[in-house]
Amino acid sequence: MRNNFLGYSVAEILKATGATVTKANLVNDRGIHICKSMIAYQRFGAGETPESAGIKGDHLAGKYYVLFEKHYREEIKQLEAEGVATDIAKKQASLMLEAQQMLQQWEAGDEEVMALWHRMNGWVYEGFNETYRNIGVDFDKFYYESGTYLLGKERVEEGLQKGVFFKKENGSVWVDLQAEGLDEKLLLRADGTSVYITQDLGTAELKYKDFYYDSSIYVIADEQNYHMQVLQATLKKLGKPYAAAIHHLSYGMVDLPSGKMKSREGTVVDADELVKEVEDAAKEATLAKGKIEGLSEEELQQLFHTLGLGALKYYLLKVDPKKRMLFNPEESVQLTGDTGPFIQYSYARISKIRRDAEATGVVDLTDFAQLTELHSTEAELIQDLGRYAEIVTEAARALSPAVVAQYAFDVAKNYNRFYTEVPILKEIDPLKKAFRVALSAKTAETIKVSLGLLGIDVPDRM
RNA sequence: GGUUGUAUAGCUCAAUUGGAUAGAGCAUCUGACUACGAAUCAGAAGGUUUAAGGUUCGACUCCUUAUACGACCA
Repeated sequence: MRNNFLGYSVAEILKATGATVTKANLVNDRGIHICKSMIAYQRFGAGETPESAGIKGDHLAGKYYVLFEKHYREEIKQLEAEGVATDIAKKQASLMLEAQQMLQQWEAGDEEVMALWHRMNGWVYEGFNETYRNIGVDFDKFYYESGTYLLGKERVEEGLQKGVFFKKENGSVWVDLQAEGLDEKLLLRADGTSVYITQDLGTAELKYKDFYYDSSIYVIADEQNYHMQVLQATLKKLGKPYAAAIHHLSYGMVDLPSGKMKSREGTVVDADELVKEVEDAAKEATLAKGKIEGLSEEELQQLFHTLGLGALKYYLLKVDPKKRMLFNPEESVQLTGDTGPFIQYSYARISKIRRDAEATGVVDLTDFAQLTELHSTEAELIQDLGRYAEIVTEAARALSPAVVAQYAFDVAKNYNRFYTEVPILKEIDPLKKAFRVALSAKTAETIKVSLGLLGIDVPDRM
């Protein structure tokens, strides 16, 4: 989720600076991990489907992945008990052998394997799409590893011909990046199957041919820092013009208070469940406040969704991307303090003022030259609002939504102070009153746009 | 072993890129609602910026070394 939110937000920020942005999603739809899930499904699945099991397709595939790892570990333990050394047991376990065999069958286009692959991938995509819709993230273009790894193999071939790659006795292909301060890197296995980076070479080329970008930003966790350096250096060796245009927006992994999340062991926080939890927290708080009479059931659901997602997105985006962050489930559900709903609250508050202002016929002025004195909170707020353009520029330069998040919080905070210290609709002087209403409106607009850059919606009431 | 990231208040994070008294939120304590919306506001308390050196008129920020935690490569 940090990945999705970051990518979405950075795209919005760059668009705000006038850039043309295409959001691409690279789908990891092939490889040993997929085969593991498929093997486990063949063995233990008993024909289960998302419909029959009543769970989302991506969760179902994930379940079998975890199941594979579980049985795999058991098998290793068993072999060890029989006196087989650990590293040999890992290689000899029947599950692993089957998975590797399946990968080869897959690359050979085996019909049965392909059928199962299509079927299970279909479930996964459906599940992903549902989640993307739910969290308000979208993409302009999808790339699939299965569609790019062959192109990657061609690039490897090209590198061999150009003499920038080399072949070892066993037939595996490598690139020597020691001059770049990196190591030798495997590009193609001895058996001819591709490795992770192979498809990246293909994907990079495909992306470039599709869009001829000036800059291609990869939003990937920092555990791939080395991998990205290798990719860029390898493309440079191939003399690709787009090698220099690649940027890695590297972000720190998200830890749980209980430690690192591991998909293998199933110790992950599920995105769908998490969204539900924050929505529930928002619901409880909203109902307790009792400010939302007259909203339909549907509008209420929408509101809880807006607030819940606001809390979650803000929580994940307010931290500098490059920092490893701690995900505290209790804090992520918080609605007070330095949170999304705090800022949304300021917006809703202003919305009420604007409704009342309209109802009571406050004049809508734009010329305040006659206004001679400003309250200190007004001056501060105005100054803050004026920083918007500068903030967007800075956020785009640093590729950091955290800059925008911090700014939105500052604006909301300054507005709240202004609000408590200065009368707005209670002001008697019509000029001052009109000015303060206009200032409020401008603040609301700034909040809306700023949060919009983070992918967060604002409610008129909450 | 090599490369690399991080270290700031009890906790989670800021600090306009080397500038004035290091700021917020949470938690703790005190105060403000017969209301322009208290999901708020005002205030108190909380700091040898991991450690030791160095550069500089000036260092959280740059350099060196060490320590801790993490990631990756072998």
